[in-house]
Amino acid sequence: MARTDTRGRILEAATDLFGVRGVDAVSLDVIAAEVGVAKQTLLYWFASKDDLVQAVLAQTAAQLGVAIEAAIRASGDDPLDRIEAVVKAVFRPAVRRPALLGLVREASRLSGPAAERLNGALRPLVERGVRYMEGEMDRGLLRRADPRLVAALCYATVTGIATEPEALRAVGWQPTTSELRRLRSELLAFLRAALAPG
Amino acid sequence: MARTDTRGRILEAATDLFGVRGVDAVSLDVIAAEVGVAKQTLLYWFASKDDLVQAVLAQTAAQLGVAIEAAIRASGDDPLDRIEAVVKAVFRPAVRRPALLGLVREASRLSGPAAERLNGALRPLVERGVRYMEGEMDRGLLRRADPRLVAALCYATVTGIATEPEALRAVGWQPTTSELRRLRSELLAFLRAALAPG
DNA sequence: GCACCTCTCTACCATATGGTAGAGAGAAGT
DNA sequence: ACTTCTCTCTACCATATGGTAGAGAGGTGC
Repeated sequence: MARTDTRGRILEAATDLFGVRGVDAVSLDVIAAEVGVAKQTLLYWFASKDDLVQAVLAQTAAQLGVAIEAAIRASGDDPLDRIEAVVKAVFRPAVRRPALLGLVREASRLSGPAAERLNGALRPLVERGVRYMEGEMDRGLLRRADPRLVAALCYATVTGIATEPEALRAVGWQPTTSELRRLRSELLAFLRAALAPG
Repeated sequence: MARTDTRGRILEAATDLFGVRGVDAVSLDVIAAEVGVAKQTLLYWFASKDDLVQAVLAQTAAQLGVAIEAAIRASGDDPLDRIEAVVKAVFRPAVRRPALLGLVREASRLSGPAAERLNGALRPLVERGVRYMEGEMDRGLLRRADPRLVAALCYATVTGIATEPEALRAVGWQPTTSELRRLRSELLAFLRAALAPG
Protein backbone atom coordinates (compact mmCIF):
# COMPACT_ATOMS: atom_id res chain seq x y z
CA MET A 1 0.00 0.00 0.00
CA ALA A 2 1.28 3.45 0.84
CA ARG A 3 4.39 4.52 2.57
CA THR A 4 2.51 5.52 5.71
CA ASP A 5 -0.30 3.05 5.09
CA THR A 6 -3.00 5.69 5.10
CA ARG A 7 -5.47 3.21 3.71
CA GLY A 8 -4.79 0.80 6.51
CA ARG A 9 -5.16 3.45 9.17
CA ILE A 10 -8.45 4.53 7.67
CA LEU A 11 -9.70 0.95 7.74
CA GLU A 12 -8.69 0.55 11.38
CA ALA A 13 -10.35 3.76 12.49
CA ALA A 14 -13.48 3.06 10.47
CA THR A 15 -13.74 -0.43 11.92
CA ASP A 16 -13.67 0.91 15.46
CA LEU A 17 -16.01 3.80 14.83
CA PHE A 18 -18.54 1.86 12.77
CA GLY A 19 -18.55 -0.99 15.23
CA VAL A 20 -19.02 1.13 18.30
CA ARG A 21 -21.29 3.92 17.12
CA GLY A 22 -22.92 2.34 14.10
CA VAL A 23 -22.39 2.99 10.43
CA ASP A 24 -25.11 5.60 10.10
CA ALA A 25 -23.92 7.62 13.06
CA VAL A 26 -20.34 8.00 11.85
CA SER A 27 -19.63 10.55 9.14
CA LEU A 28 -16.65 10.62 6.85
CA ASP A 29 -15.51 13.81 8.54
CA VAL A 30 -15.36 12.07 11.90
CA ILE A 31 -13.30 9.23 10.50
CA ALA A 32 -10.99 11.63 8.72
CA ALA A 33 -10.46 13.62 11.91
CA GLU A 34 -9.74 10.43 13.81
CA VAL A 35 -7.13 9.36 11.28
CA GLY A 36 -5.77 12.88 11.02
CA VAL A 37 -6.27 13.39 7.30
CA ALA A 38 -8.68 15.35 5.14
CA LYS A 39 -11.99 13.83 4.20
CA GLN A 40 -10.96 13.80 0.56
CA THR A 41 -8.08 11.55 1.40
CA LEU A 42 -10.67 9.01 2.50
CA LEU A 43 -12.46 9.42 -0.80
CA TYR A 44 -9.21 8.96 -2.64
CA TRP A 45 -8.68 5.57 -1.01
CA PHE A 46 -12.30 4.54 -1.03
CA ALA A 47 -14.62 5.60 -3.81
CA SER A 48 -17.52 6.26 -1.47
CA LYS A 49 -18.68 5.70 2.07
CA ASP A 50 -20.46 2.57 0.98
CA ASP A 51 -17.19 1.38 -0.50
CA LEU A 52 -15.47 1.98 2.83
CA VAL A 53 -18.19 0.10 4.67
CA GLN A 54 -17.80 -2.82 2.29
CA ALA A 55 -14.05 -2.88 2.79
CA VAL A 56 -14.40 -2.79 6.56
CA LEU A 57 -16.94 -5.60 6.55
CA ALA A 58 -14.90 -7.70 4.16
CA GLN A 59 -11.80 -7.35 6.30
CA THR A 60 -13.71 -8.14 9.48
CA ALA A 61 -15.31 -11.21 7.95
CA ALA A 62 -11.96 -12.43 6.74
CA GLN A 63 -10.34 -11.99 10.15
CA LEU A 64 -13.12 -13.80 11.95
CA GLY A 65 -13.17 -16.52 9.34
CA VAL A 66 -9.45 -17.15 9.70
CA ALA A 67 -9.70 -17.24 13.49
CA ILE A 68 -12.58 -19.70 13.41
CA GLU A 69 -10.93 -21.97 10.84
CA ALA A 70 -7.73 -22.05 12.84
CA ALA A 71 -9.60 -22.87 16.03
CA ILE A 72 -11.41 -25.74 14.35
CA ARG A 73 -8.22 -27.22 12.95
CA ALA A 74 -6.44 -26.90 16.29
CA SER A 75 -9.21 -28.50 18.33
CA GLY A 76 -9.63 -32.16 19.21
CA ASP A 77 -12.39 -34.55 18.16
CA ASP A 78 -14.81 -34.03 21.01
CA PRO A 79 -17.72 -31.91 19.74
CA LEU A 80 -18.04 -29.98 22.98
CA ASP A 81 -14.34 -29.15 22.91
CA ARG A 82 -14.63 -28.07 19.33
CA ILE A 83 -17.59 -25.81 19.98
CA GLU A 84 -15.72 -24.35 22.90
CA ALA A 85 -12.73 -23.67 20.71
CA VAL A 86 -14.83 -21.80 18.20
CA VAL A 87 -16.55 -19.70 20.83
CA LYS A 88 -13.19 -18.84 22.34
CA ALA A 89 -11.83 -17.95 18.93
CA VAL A 90 -14.61 -15.46 18.41
CA PHE A 91 -14.46 -14.16 21.95
CA ARG A 92 -10.80 -13.34 21.87
CA PRO A 93 -10.82 -10.67 19.16
CA ALA A 94 -14.16 -9.46 20.46
CA VAL A 95 -12.74 -8.73 23.89
CA ARG A 96 -9.59 -7.17 22.55
CA ARG A 97 -11.49 -5.10 20.08
CA PRO A 98 -15.13 -4.57 20.92
CA ALA A 99 -15.90 -3.02 17.58
CA LEU A 100 -15.18 -6.16 15.60
CA LEU A 101 -18.35 -8.01 16.40
CA GLY A 102 -20.33 -4.85 16.77
CA LEU A 103 -19.86 -4.73 13.03
CA VAL A 104 -21.46 -8.12 12.62
CA ARG A 105 -24.47 -6.82 14.42
CA GLU A 106 -24.40 -3.73 12.26
CA ALA A 107 -24.30 -5.84 9.14
CA SER A 108 -27.40 -7.72 10.15
CA ARG A 109 -29.22 -4.41 10.20
CA LEU A 110 -27.81 -2.92 7.06
CA SER A 111 -29.19 -3.72 3.68
CA GLY A 112 -27.58 -3.81 0.30
CA PRO A 113 -24.37 -5.28 -1.05
CA ALA A 114 -22.24 -4.24 1.93
CA ALA A 115 -24.20 -6.38 4.35
CA GLU A 116 -24.42 -9.15 1.79
CA ARG A 117 -20.67 -9.28 1.57
CA LEU A 118 -20.18 -9.78 5.29
CA ASN A 119 -23.03 -12.19 5.68
CA GLY A 120 -21.95 -13.99 2.53
CA ALA A 121 -18.55 -14.48 4.08
CA LEU A 122 -19.85 -15.70 7.41
CA ARG A 123 -22.70 -17.86 6.17
CA PRO A 124 -20.55 -20.74 4.90
CA LEU A 125 -18.87 -20.91 8.29
CA VAL A 126 -22.22 -21.10 10.02
CA GLU A 127 -23.56 -23.65 7.55
CA ARG A 128 -20.53 -25.78 8.10
CA GLY A 129 -20.98 -25.59 11.85
CA VAL A 130 -24.63 -26.51 11.54
CA ARG A 131 -23.90 -29.58 9.42
CA TYR A 132 -21.16 -30.58 11.84
CA MET A 133 -23.47 -30.34 14.84
CA GLU A 134 -26.16 -32.28 13.02
CA GLY A 135 -23.72 -35.07 12.37
CA GLU A 136 -22.60 -35.24 15.99
CA MET A 137 -26.22 -35.20 17.15
CA ASP A 138 -26.94 -38.14 14.87
CA ARG A 139 -24.02 -39.97 16.41
CA GLY A 140 -25.38 -39.17 19.88
CA LEU A 141 -22.41 -37.07 20.92
CA LEU A 142 -24.53 -33.98 21.34
CA ARG A 143 -27.97 -33.62 22.84
CA ARG A 144 -30.45 -33.21 20.03
CA ALA A 145 -31.39 -29.59 19.45
CA ASP A 146 -31.80 -27.29 16.52
CA PRO A 147 -28.21 -26.62 15.43
CA ARG A 148 -29.29 -23.29 14.04
CA LEU A 149 -30.56 -22.32 17.45
CA VAL A 150 -27.21 -23.18 18.95
CA ALA A 151 -25.45 -21.16 16.27
CA ALA A 152 -27.86 -18.30 16.70
CA LEU A 153 -27.44 -18.43 20.44
CA CYS A 154 -23.69 -18.23 20.24
CA TYR A 155 -23.94 -15.55 17.60
CA ALA A 156 -26.38 -13.45 19.57
CA THR A 157 -24.54 -13.86 22.83
CA VAL A 158 -21.10 -13.14 21.60
CA THR A 159 -22.24 -10.42 19.25
CA GLY A 160 -24.65 -8.61 21.46
CA ILE A 161 -22.96 -9.08 24.77
CA ALA A 162 -19.33 -9.97 24.92
CA THR A 163 -18.72 -7.57 22.14
CA GLU A 164 -20.19 -4.50 23.42
CA PRO A 165 -20.11 -3.35 27.00
CA GLU A 166 -22.77 -0.84 26.09
CA ALA A 167 -25.29 -3.57 25.49
CA LEU A 168 -24.73 -4.92 28.95
CA ARG A 169 -25.92 -1.73 30.54
CA ALA A 170 -29.34 -2.94 29.50
CA VAL A 171 -29.00 -5.61 32.14
CA GLY A 172 -27.32 -3.20 34.51
CA TRP A 173 -23.81 -4.41 34.14
CA GLN A 174 -20.61 -2.77 32.99
CA PRO A 175 -18.11 -5.58 32.79
CA THR A 176 -14.36 -5.32 32.96
CA THR A 177 -12.10 -7.43 30.81
CA SER A 178 -11.61 -10.01 33.51
CA GLU A 179 -15.35 -10.18 34.05
CA LEU A 180 -15.79 -10.72 30.35
CA ARG A 181 -13.39 -13.61 30.61
CA ARG A 182 -15.43 -15.05 33.44
CA LEU A 183 -18.57 -14.51 31.41
CA ARG A 184 -16.97 -16.49 28.63
CA SER A 185 -16.35 -19.49 30.83
CA GLU A 186 -19.86 -19.23 32.22
CA LEU A 187 -21.21 -19.25 28.70
CA LEU A 188 -19.12 -22.25 27.83
CA ALA A 189 -20.31 -24.12 30.92
CA PHE A 190 -23.84 -23.18 30.00
CA LEU A 191 -23.40 -24.50 26.48
CA ARG A 192 -21.85 -27.71 27.77
CA ALA A 193 -24.72 -28.26 30.17
CA ALA A 194 -27.23 -27.69 27.43
CA LEU A 195 -25.52 -29.77 24.77
CA ALA A 196 -24.06 -32.67 26.75
CA PRO A 197 -25.70 -35.89 25.56
CA GLY A 198 -28.08 -37.95 27.68
CA MET B 1 -55.49 12.94 23.26
CA ALA B 2 -56.72 14.17 19.92
CA ARG B 3 -59.86 13.30 18.08
CA THR B 4 -58.04 11.21 15.55
CA ASP B 5 -55.22 10.32 17.93
CA THR B 6 -52.51 11.71 15.74
CA ARG B 7 -50.03 11.47 18.57
CA GLY B 8 -50.76 7.80 19.05
CA ARG B 9 -50.41 7.06 15.35
CA ILE B 10 -47.09 8.87 15.29
CA LEU B 11 -45.87 6.81 18.22
CA GLU B 12 -46.92 3.58 16.55
CA ALA B 13 -45.25 4.40 13.26
CA ALA B 14 -42.09 5.66 14.97
CA THR B 15 -41.88 2.51 17.06
CA ASP B 16 -41.99 0.31 13.98
CA LEU B 17 -39.61 2.41 11.95
CA PHE B 18 -37.08 3.01 14.71
CA GLY B 19 -37.11 -0.62 15.72
CA VAL B 20 -36.65 -2.02 12.24
CA ARG B 21 -34.34 0.50 10.59
CA GLY B 22 -32.70 2.11 13.59
CA VAL B 23 -33.19 5.55 15.07
CA ASP B 24 -30.44 7.23 13.09
CA ALA B 25 -31.64 5.89 9.77
CA VAL B 26 -35.20 7.16 10.11
CA SER B 27 -35.86 10.82 9.46
CA LEU B 28 -38.83 12.81 10.67
CA ASP B 29 -39.95 13.18 7.07
CA VAL B 30 -40.17 9.41 6.68
CA ILE B 31 -42.24 9.03 9.81
CA ALA B 32 -44.50 11.89 8.79
CA ALA B 33 -45.04 10.34 5.37
CA GLU B 34 -45.81 6.99 6.97
CA VAL B 35 -48.41 8.53 9.26
CA GLY B 36 -49.74 10.72 6.49
CA VAL B 37 -49.18 14.09 8.12
CA ALA B 38 -46.75 16.94 7.67
CA LYS B 39 -43.44 16.84 9.44
CA GLN B 40 -44.42 19.86 11.49
CA THR B 41 -47.34 17.98 12.91
CA LEU B 42 -44.78 15.63 14.42
CA LEU B 43 -42.95 18.56 15.88
CA TYR B 44 -46.17 19.89 17.30
CA TRP B 45 -46.76 16.68 19.23
CA PHE B 46 -43.13 16.08 20.10
CA ALA B 47 -40.77 18.95 20.74
CA SER B 48 -37.88 17.31 18.91
CA LYS B 49 -36.78 14.05 17.41
CA ASP B 50 -35.03 13.21 20.65
CA ASP B 51 -38.30 13.82 22.43
CA LEU B 52 -40.05 11.40 20.11
CA VAL B 53 -37.36 8.80 20.65
CA GLN B 54 -37.76 9.15 24.39
CA ALA B 55 -41.52 8.76 24.16
CA VAL B 56 -41.20 5.66 22.00
CA LEU B 57 -38.68 4.08 24.34
CA ALA B 58 -40.71 4.92 27.43
CA GLN B 59 -43.84 3.38 25.93
CA THR B 60 -41.96 0.27 24.82
CA ALA B 61 -40.38 -0.19 28.22
CA ALA B 62 -43.74 0.17 29.91
CA GLN B 63 -45.38 -2.39 27.63
CA LEU B 64 -42.62 -4.94 28.12
CA GLY B 65 -42.60 -4.32 31.85
CA VAL B 66 -46.32 -4.91 32.13
CA ALA B 67 -46.12 -8.10 30.08
CA ILE B 68 -43.28 -9.46 32.18
CA GLU B 69 -44.91 -8.59 35.49
CA ALA B 70 -48.14 -10.24 34.40
CA ALA B 71 -46.33 -13.37 33.31
CA ILE B 72 -44.53 -13.62 36.63
CA ARG B 73 -47.72 -13.25 38.61
CA ALA B 74 -49.53 -15.80 36.48
CA SER B 75 -46.81 -18.44 36.66
CA GLY B 76 -46.42 -21.23 39.17
CA ASP B 77 -43.71 -21.76 41.74
CA ASP B 78 -41.28 -23.87 39.73
CA PRO B 79 -38.35 -21.67 38.70
CA LEU B 80 -38.04 -23.27 35.28
CA ASP B 81 -41.73 -22.69 34.62
CA ARG B 82 -41.38 -19.11 35.75
CA ILE B 83 -38.40 -18.44 33.53
CA GLU B 84 -40.27 -20.01 30.66
CA ALA B 85 -43.24 -17.76 31.32
CA VAL B 86 -41.08 -14.66 31.20
CA VAL B 87 -39.37 -15.69 27.99
CA LYS B 88 -42.74 -16.39 26.41
CA ALA B 89 -44.05 -13.05 27.61
CA VAL B 90 -41.23 -11.27 25.85
CA PHE B 91 -41.39 -13.47 22.79
CA ARG B 92 -45.07 -12.89 22.13
CA PRO B 93 -44.97 -9.16 21.46
CA ALA B 94 -41.63 -9.60 19.75
CA VAL B 95 -43.05 -12.02 17.21
CA ARG B 96 -46.19 -10.02 16.65
CA ARG B 97 -44.23 -6.83 16.35
CA PRO B 98 -40.58 -7.27 15.45
CA ALA B 99 -39.78 -3.63 16.07
CA LEU B 100 -40.52 -3.75 19.79
CA LEU B 101 -37.38 -5.50 20.86
CA GLY B 102 -35.40 -4.02 18.03
CA LEU B 103 -35.83 -0.88 20.04
CA VAL B 104 -34.26 -2.44 23.08
CA ARG B 105 -31.24 -3.25 21.01
CA GLU B 106 -31.26 0.27 19.64
CA ALA B 107 -31.38 1.70 23.13
CA SER B 108 -28.31 -0.24 24.13
CA ARG B 109 -26.43 1.55 21.39
CA LEU B 110 -27.80 5.01 21.89
CA SER B 111 -26.42 7.36 24.45
CA GLY B 112 -28.01 10.13 26.40
CA PRO B 113 -31.22 10.44 28.37
CA ALA B 114 -33.35 8.59 25.84
CA ALA B 115 -31.43 5.37 26.26
CA GLU B 116 -31.23 5.93 29.99
CA ARG B 117 -34.96 6.08 30.20
CA LEU B 118 -35.48 2.73 28.52
CA ASN B 119 -32.66 1.03 30.32
CA GLY B 120 -33.73 2.62 33.56
CA ALA B 121 -37.14 1.11 33.11
CA LEU B 122 -35.88 -2.36 32.24
CA ARG B 123 -33.06 -2.59 34.73
CA PRO B 124 -35.21 -3.13 37.83
CA LEU B 125 -36.93 -6.00 36.06
CA VAL B 126 -33.62 -7.60 35.25
CA GLU B 127 -32.28 -7.02 38.75
CA ARG B 128 -35.35 -8.63 40.19
CA GLY B 129 -34.94 -11.63 37.92
CA VAL B 130 -31.29 -11.94 38.87
CA ARG B 131 -32.05 -11.90 42.60
CA TYR B 132 -34.81 -14.43 42.06
CA MET B 133 -32.54 -16.82 40.19
CA GLU B 134 -29.83 -16.45 42.82
CA GLY B 135 -32.32 -17.43 45.48
CA GLU B 136 -33.47 -20.49 43.60
CA MET B 137 -29.88 -21.50 42.92
CA ASP B 138 -29.15 -21.25 46.62
CA ARG B 139 -32.12 -23.51 47.26
CA GLY B 140 -30.80 -25.94 44.69
CA LEU B 141 -33.75 -25.60 42.34
CA LEU B 142 -31.59 -24.25 39.55
CA ARG B 143 -28.18 -25.34 38.42
CA ARG B 144 -25.65 -22.84 39.68
CA ALA B 145 -24.66 -20.33 37.01
CA ASP B 146 -24.21 -16.62 36.76
CA PRO B 147 -27.77 -15.29 36.78
CA ARG B 148 -26.63 -12.29 34.81
CA LEU B 149 -25.38 -14.59 32.11
CA VAL B 150 -28.77 -16.25 31.95
CA ALA B 151 -30.47 -12.87 31.79
CA ALA B 152 -28.03 -11.66 29.18
CA LEU B 153 -28.47 -14.84 27.19
CA CYS B 154 -32.24 -14.51 27.14
CA TYR B 155 -31.91 -10.82 26.40
CA ALA B 156 -29.49 -11.33 23.57
CA THR B 157 -31.35 -14.22 22.06
CA VAL B 158 -34.79 -12.71 22.14
CA THR B 159 -33.57 -9.26 21.21
CA GLY B 160 -31.16 -10.11 18.49
CA ILE B 161 -32.87 -13.08 17.00
CA ALA B 162 -36.54 -13.64 17.61
CA THR B 163 -37.05 -9.97 17.19
CA GLU B 164 -35.53 -9.35 13.92
CA PRO B 165 -35.68 -11.69 10.97
CA GLU B 166 -32.97 -9.58 9.42
CA ALA B 167 -30.48 -10.69 12.03
CA LEU B 168 -31.12 -14.29 11.20
CA ARG B 169 -29.91 -13.86 7.68
CA ALA B 170 -26.49 -13.73 9.29
CA VAL B 171 -26.89 -17.40 10.00
CA GLY B 172 -28.59 -17.98 6.67
CA TRP B 173 -32.11 -18.30 7.86
CA GLN B 174 -35.27 -16.36 7.17
CA PRO B 175 -37.80 -17.74 9.60
CA THR B 176 -41.56 -17.66 9.28
CA THR B 177 -43.81 -17.03 12.24
CA SER B 178 -44.35 -20.73 12.86
CA GLU B 179 -40.62 -21.29 12.70
CA LEU B 180 -40.15 -18.54 15.23
CA ARG B 181 -42.58 -20.35 17.48
CA ARG B 182 -40.57 -23.52 17.08
CA LEU B 183 -37.39 -21.57 17.76
CA ARG B 184 -38.98 -20.36 20.97
CA SER B 185 -39.67 -23.86 22.20
CA GLU B 186 -36.17 -24.90 21.22
CA LEU B 187 -34.78 -22.02 23.22
CA LEU B 188 -36.92 -22.97 26.19
CA ALA B 189 -35.79 -26.58 26.01
CA PHE B 190 -32.21 -25.34 25.76
CA LEU B 191 -32.64 -23.18 28.82
CA ARG B 192 -34.25 -26.02 30.74
CA ALA B 193 -31.42 -28.36 29.87
CA ALA B 194 -28.86 -25.81 30.95
CA LEU B 195 -30.59 -24.75 34.14
CA ALA B 196 -32.11 -27.98 35.43
CA PRO B 197 -30.48 -28.84 38.76
CA GLY B 198 -28.18 -31.76 39.23
C1' DG C 1 15.14 19.40 -16.86
C1' DC C 2 10.89 17.30 -17.57
C1' DA C 3 7.17 14.35 -17.68
C1' DC C 4 4.79 11.24 -14.73
C1' DC C 5 2.74 9.09 -10.89
C1' DT C 6 1.24 8.88 -6.10
C1' DC C 7 -0.84 11.10 -2.60
C1' DT C 8 -2.94 14.82 0.01
C1' DC C 9 -4.86 19.06 0.18
C1' DT C 10 -8.39 23.55 -0.17
C1' DA C 11 -12.60 25.03 -2.07
C1' DC C 12 -16.99 24.06 -3.45
C1' DC C 13 -21.68 21.81 -4.46
C1' DA C 14 -26.29 19.42 -4.04
C1' DT C 15 -29.04 17.40 -0.99
C1' DA C 16 -31.32 16.04 3.20
C1' DT C 17 -32.12 16.80 7.84
C1' DG C 18 -33.82 18.73 12.30
C1' DG C 19 -36.03 22.69 13.49
C1' DT C 20 -38.52 27.61 13.33
C1' DA C 21 -42.09 31.14 12.03
C1' DG C 22 -46.29 31.94 11.32
C1' DA C 23 -50.76 31.43 9.07
C1' DG C 24 -55.23 29.15 8.56
C1' DA C 25 -59.16 25.86 9.60
C1' DG C 26 -62.43 24.46 12.80
C1' DA C 27 -64.61 23.55 17.07
C1' DA C 28 -65.87 25.51 21.84
C1' DG C 29 -66.87 28.88 25.23
C1' DT C 30 -68.92 33.45 26.19
C1' DA D 1 -70.40 37.41 16.70
C1' DC D 2 -66.08 37.31 18.77
C1' DT D 3 -62.40 35.34 20.98
C1' DT D 4 -59.78 31.49 22.15
C1' DC D 5 -57.83 27.13 21.91
C1' DT D 6 -56.46 22.99 19.40
C1' DC D 7 -54.47 21.20 15.57
C1' DT D 8 -52.44 21.05 10.97
C1' DC D 9 -50.53 23.18 7.30
C1' DT D 10 -46.99 25.87 3.73
C1' DA D 11 -42.75 28.18 3.51
C1' DC D 12 -38.32 28.74 5.05
C1' DC D 13 -33.64 28.30 7.46
C1' DA D 14 -29.04 26.61 9.26
C1' DT D 15 -26.34 22.93 9.31
C1' DA D 16 -24.12 18.66 8.16
C1' DT D 17 -23.33 15.21 4.97
C1' DG D 18 -21.59 12.53 0.92
C1' DG D 19 -19.33 13.69 -3.02
C1' DT D 20 -16.79 16.52 -7.04
C1' DA D 21 -13.16 19.51 -9.21
C1' DG D 22 -8.94 20.56 -9.40
C1' DA D 23 -4.48 22.10 -7.68
C1' DG D 24 -0.07 21.36 -5.35
C1' DA D 25 3.77 18.64 -3.10
C1' DG D 26 7.10 15.20 -3.49
C1' DG D 27 9.26 11.45 -5.26
C1' DT D 28 10.80 8.43 -9.66
C1' DG D 29 12.14 7.33 -14.38
C1' DC D 30 14.04 9.17 -18.58
